[in-house]
Amino acid sequence: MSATIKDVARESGVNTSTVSRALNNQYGVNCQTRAHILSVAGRLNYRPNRVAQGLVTGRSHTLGLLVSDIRNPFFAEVARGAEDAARAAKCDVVLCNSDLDPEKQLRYIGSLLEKRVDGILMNSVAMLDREQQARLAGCGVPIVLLNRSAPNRAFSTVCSDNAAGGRIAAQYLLDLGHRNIAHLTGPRQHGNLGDRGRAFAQALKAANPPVHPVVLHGRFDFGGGWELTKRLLADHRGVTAIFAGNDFMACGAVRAILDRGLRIPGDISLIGFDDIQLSSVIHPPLTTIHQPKYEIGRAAVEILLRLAREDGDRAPEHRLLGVHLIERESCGPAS
Amino acid sequence: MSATIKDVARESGVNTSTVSRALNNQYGVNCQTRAHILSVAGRLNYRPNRVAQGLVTGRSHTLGLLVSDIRNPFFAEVARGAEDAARAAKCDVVLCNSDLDPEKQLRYIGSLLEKRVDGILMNSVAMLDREQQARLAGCGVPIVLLNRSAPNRAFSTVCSDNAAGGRIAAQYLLDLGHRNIAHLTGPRQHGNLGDRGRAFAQALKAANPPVHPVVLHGRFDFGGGWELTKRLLADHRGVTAIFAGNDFMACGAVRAILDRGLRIPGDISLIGFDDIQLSSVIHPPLTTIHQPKYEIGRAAVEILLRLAREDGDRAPEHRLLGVHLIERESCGPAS
DNA sequence: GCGAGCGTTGCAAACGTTTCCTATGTTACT
DNA sequence: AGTAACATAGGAAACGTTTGCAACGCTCGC
Repeated sequence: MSATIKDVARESGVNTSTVSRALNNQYGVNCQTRAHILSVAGRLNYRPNRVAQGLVTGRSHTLGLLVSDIRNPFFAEVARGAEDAARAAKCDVVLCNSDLDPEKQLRYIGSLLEKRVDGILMNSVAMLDREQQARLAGCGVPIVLLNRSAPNRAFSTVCSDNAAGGRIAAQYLLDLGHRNIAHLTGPRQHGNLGDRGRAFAQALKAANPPVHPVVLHGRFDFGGGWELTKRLLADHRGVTAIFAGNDFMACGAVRAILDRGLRIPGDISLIGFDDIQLSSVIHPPLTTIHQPKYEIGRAAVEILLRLAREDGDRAPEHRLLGVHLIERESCGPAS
Repeated sequence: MSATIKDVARESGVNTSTVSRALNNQYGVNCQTRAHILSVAGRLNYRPNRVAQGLVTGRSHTLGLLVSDIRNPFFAEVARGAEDAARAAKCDVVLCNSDLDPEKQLRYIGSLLEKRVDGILMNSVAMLDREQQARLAGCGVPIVLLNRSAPNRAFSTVCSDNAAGGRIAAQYLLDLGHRNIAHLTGPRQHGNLGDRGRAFAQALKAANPPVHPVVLHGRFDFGGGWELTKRLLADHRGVTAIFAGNDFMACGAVRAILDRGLRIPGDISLIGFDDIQLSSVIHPPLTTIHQPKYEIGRAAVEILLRLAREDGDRAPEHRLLGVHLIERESCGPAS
């Protein structure tokens, strides 16, 4: 079909090895020969076969990105950051959707390993058992965990500073004068949401006088936020501010609050976490903690490439990325 | 690092060719030998090297997905459909974000070709000139265009039935009794939005008595919808219903309408197009035309795989996917 | 004028598979 | 008993690169 390095070699009267060296800008090929080879290659419209290249070099210039679902805007943004960074290093990224299904996850990883990817970014290994994790760690390719804070010393991690975000939210609400505060979050064992909530509660407790938030656990999606808020509004009348564990829950909360005829931020202030696009478009625009999703993807790829380059000594790296407050219109002073 | 087919061969006392046949379930290997080989392969934890495999078979079992931006929820959904379908056929998909930049697009395609992908799904070739398109068409790998209706006979296409959607929207608004209708859309030359708008206007004109919508062109994002609606409400007082070319514009319209103190659907009915997640979460939940995004991705991969299989005679295939109305709460009877 | 050193190139092995062709042993038929 | 047909297995080439090593021809210094 397309021209090979042999065609170029024959056509320009030199050996394939010379062509290879010329094409890869390697030292030791005469300037004129190189020019000639390049022109012939151009004329034949030669394109190197990366598969063959990968076979001999052992590097595929491909990264695997294993997320629960690319339709989750959080991961779409991470993916974009990862793809941009990979591209800058001339790497491709192959997309995998695990739905957090352990079996699917294992199958994907197996498939990626067979393709000899240079590294894997993944969402979570939480649901893998000890033995599977150990096997994963020893599989030979570097792995970085996205948005997980070091559950395992064998993998690198990139994570937003959830605790800092929780503190920022707490301080912001306190500064606005709120004292009767609620926190909506996911199930107790959820890592990220847990960190946010703990730091939030701790910061409130450190206030003078200490504030003790009412904390409600539930599903961490739109519906969950909606349900929890309905319950909250029914059971705890005095609440003037809500911190939702993520923006989806916050959006659910908006709906529940509006449905009850209350106003935001007139009656209730609301702050979310994540800064997904939805939050800026909803009414009222949501004040929230911005998580550097794009940078998470980019940082993860950087780590991966470094690890792949060093090849031998793989010291996992852990990076914590800063978050910051996005002030929009869902928070106001306590009435 | 990991075991090769030679290791398995040596360890089980047979030739590599026999191992290959055994592993690929090919005819002509004794039942016991096969069992033995499989057990040895299992013991050595053998995993075939897909790179080497690809080199000799000429098939990489990889598809390229080239979209403008994966953060666009439309493409995220398409990507998910594509990935699921590819996975079912044991193919990987590599993700590329072109930002609709022609140069970037060309670079990506070049890179995908070097990796010898079996096919490419892409967003648009609109911005490529004739010669580039011709070269693309002759590059040897099948290409299917997403959400484009046959701009070029050389490529396959998968597209939602935009015209049908426009008609459905028109009929729905007419049935609700609206006669003073507006349409918000993108720039005049936009293919999909154009199809929607034309069919919409035509269906209105076919009513008895004919209805002539006011049509406003602008940017086709949230901000565009917002601006156009502001202008519309200022200039055309009598309008009771709006058809937005897509849901992003519709969301912008919601904001503009609410800002002006009008109610939806009390004062103005609003219908969108696409059915993105945002539409169900916004207040009021948006009535819209559902576009089968997931199926677009899936169908595109199916076509690609068929084309790749047939290898020789590549007759491009064009598929038009049905759309349907999602009735939520943003439309009501004309007052 | 001769060997050392250098710049440039060629040769061939290697990467891990698949697959065509051939060789062997076995069965079954005449 | 001889042979045709078949089932099974091995040998080796091929896929398109990279790369270590050897070889060649120069220049330069002694």
